[in-house]
Amino acid sequence: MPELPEVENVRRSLTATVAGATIVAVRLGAFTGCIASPAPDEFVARVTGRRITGFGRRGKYVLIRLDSGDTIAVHLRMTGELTVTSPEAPTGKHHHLTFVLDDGRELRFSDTRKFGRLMLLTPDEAAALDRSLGPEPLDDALTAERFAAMLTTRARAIKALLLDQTFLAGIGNIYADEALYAARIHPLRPANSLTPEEAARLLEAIRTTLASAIERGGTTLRDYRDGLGRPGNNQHYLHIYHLAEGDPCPRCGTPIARLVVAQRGTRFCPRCQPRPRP
DNA sequence: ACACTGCCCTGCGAGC
DNA sequence: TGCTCGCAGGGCAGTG
Repeated sequence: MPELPEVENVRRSLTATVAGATIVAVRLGAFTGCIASPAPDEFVARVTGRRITGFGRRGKYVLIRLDSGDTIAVHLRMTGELTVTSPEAPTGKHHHLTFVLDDGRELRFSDTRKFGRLMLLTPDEAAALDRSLGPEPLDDALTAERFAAMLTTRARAIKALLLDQTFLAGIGNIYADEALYAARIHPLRPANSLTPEEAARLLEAIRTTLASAIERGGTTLRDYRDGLGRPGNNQHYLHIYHLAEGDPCPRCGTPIARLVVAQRGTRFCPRCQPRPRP
């Protein structure tokens, strides 16, 4: 499931190989619903002939910048893939959209579960998307003091808050569990119950977890591939997300527990991450 | 502000 | 071997 580190690797791999290319044609598959907005014919018309000036990322969105000033925002959700290929590369049955590039290569969007979406945004719309998301966890502007202050007004379970993209952008289920485990904080702790020290520890854990996952190419549990079709390596370095209920905690050997927080399966160590005080 | 449900969708593994 | 069934999950709309 592409979260911030995976999307960042897609961005980097495409920047290195596709930036500067011109989209000479757009081909749609049967599932045109992958284009969230505008209507598919307008999407095609406004994208065709445009040069890709670069690739950005905001939270879990890949941002394809066009020389028209428009931005294609791509959300991969669970199984979406954005990969550059030769035109001869076989087309899978879950392949929904192709940007044909001026050098003959193709930038393809595929998505097994059809949850992923593309949006073509004007500069104003792109700014609105940016404002709708919380801060970037790796941005230096997000200091420990500011993060702690953000928590003090929130009574929700800390894990639910970490998954809320309007609070903090880019964290999904994998890295929420990993960061809380690293920071030794129980996922159900009310956010405003964290001490400033715990908040600082959590932010540091989030950053370390995300940064190392980026350096390892992201986490490939099943589907994730970068812009060149390469899987990541971080799945070999997970501490808790991949464990089953009852498996020993890698730190203390206590059986790992499981619960559901914000509709998401959640693993934690009952000893390392003690329950919230009543 | 927050919790909860249901929806979108497919592949996979468990159980029979 | 082949079937059914439940689960997985990000975001969003709708309800309370």
